[in-house]
Amino acid sequence: MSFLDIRHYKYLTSSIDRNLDFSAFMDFEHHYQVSENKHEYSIERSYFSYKESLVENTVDSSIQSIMDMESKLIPIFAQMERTGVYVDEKKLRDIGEDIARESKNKELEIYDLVGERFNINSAKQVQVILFEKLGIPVSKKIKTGYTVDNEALSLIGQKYEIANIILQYRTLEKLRSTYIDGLLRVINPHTKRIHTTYNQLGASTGRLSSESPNLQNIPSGSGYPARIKSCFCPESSEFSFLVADYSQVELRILASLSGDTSLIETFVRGEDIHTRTARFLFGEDATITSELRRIAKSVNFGVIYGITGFGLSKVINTSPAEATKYIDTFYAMYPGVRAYYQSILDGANKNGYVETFYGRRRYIPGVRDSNKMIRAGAEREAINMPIQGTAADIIKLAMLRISNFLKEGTYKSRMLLQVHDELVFEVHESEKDMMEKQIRSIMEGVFPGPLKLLVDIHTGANWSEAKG
DNA sequence: GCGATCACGT
DNA sequence: ACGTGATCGCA
Repeated sequence: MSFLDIRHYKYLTSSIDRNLDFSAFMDFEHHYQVSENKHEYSIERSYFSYKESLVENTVDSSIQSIMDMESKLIPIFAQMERTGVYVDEKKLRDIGEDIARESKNKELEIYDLVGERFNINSAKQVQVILFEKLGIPVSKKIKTGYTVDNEALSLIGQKYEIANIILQYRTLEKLRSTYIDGLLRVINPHTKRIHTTYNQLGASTGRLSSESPNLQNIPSGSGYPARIKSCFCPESSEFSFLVADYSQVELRILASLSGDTSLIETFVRGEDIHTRTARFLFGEDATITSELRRIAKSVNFGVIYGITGFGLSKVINTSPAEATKYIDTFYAMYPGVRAYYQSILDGANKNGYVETFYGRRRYIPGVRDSNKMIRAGAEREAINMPIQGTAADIIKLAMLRISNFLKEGTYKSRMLLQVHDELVFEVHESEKDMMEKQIRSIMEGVFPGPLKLLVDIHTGANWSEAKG
């Protein structure tokens, strides 16, 4: 079964990637019968047969293989949406009650400290309370006054306990509103499962996005986040959850694409990449504390995003000059990366687009803009896309092969979710060990080259336990 | 209905 | 960098 959706062609070739303009393709409009009821999951509702496609032969050959892959993925995503993921509704409700109770206590504590009631969910009202009523010194200005975001409140919290309580309240309310109430609302009453919608055209890099609900931003970590994730589980005790995730994909891709010997060596030796960068930044003999490793980790991620010293300074809470020094040191220690980035920018200037290892393109009109800010932003997009996009290509290819594998064997195990570098399955006990071997082998085998991709696999009774 | 603000993930 | 979503407060 294979499909071609005209929007994919537009997605892969247009420089206006977010504003899909159908006007050039009006002839094809009658092929669309978009259903209002997404739970019908009728594949035909928005796709038309590949063979009927009139654009089949007009697809630019350079993106043909990506177009092919995306077409073959359509029924796979549709299948995953239709399958959905079971959620323990009662357990989720109970956690919600715990959170609500704790949130209510924080709320009263805040009123008590301030001496008046107000809407803590209103950033505007929090501004008034903190900066006008309590006279706390302000930091960064925004359109409506002074920001009271996480960064600002953390800083204020060093002197004024009220800010810490507000932060705790916010965290609890976020969990309650988005991840308890939000998820309870979308449990399908017939299937008792949550059926997300994957948007194959959602991200300009080639990544998927997930909506109604977004299952790609379920909180991770200990405490309430772990309890919430533990509600995602198999419907029957004959099954386990299996989570397979690519280890450090983007940095490994950067190593492969850039050919930087130092970066490659680090991975080949099996060293911890963040600790390695930390020694580069703070000296070979320095004791790498968790704090120094945390900074190095942010630098490593920052480089993938093409981040500026200014941007990094906010993430690691230091001066822009200091942050710029870290970035410069990174490039000095991994010189192949700098050269690789330059070649990407040269390509973007010459061609107007950048591309992934597999030939997926993103058009970057901003690199030729006369405005310096726009140009700088465009250069960050240009640098990030081949890395993030190659990672997206890799997991999509793996999903295709895994899907084919699952189909051939008439197994009971099913692929449920994709979270950018992670795949979640429910596997039957009788197939568990074999699935682990096969899934790892397929995922690690997708990307060629001397630097192997590594996949971590964990199994457990639910999504939290299987996270390892 | 919609922009602004905030916060969650990779 | 790339996303989605909840809430507020105004239109």
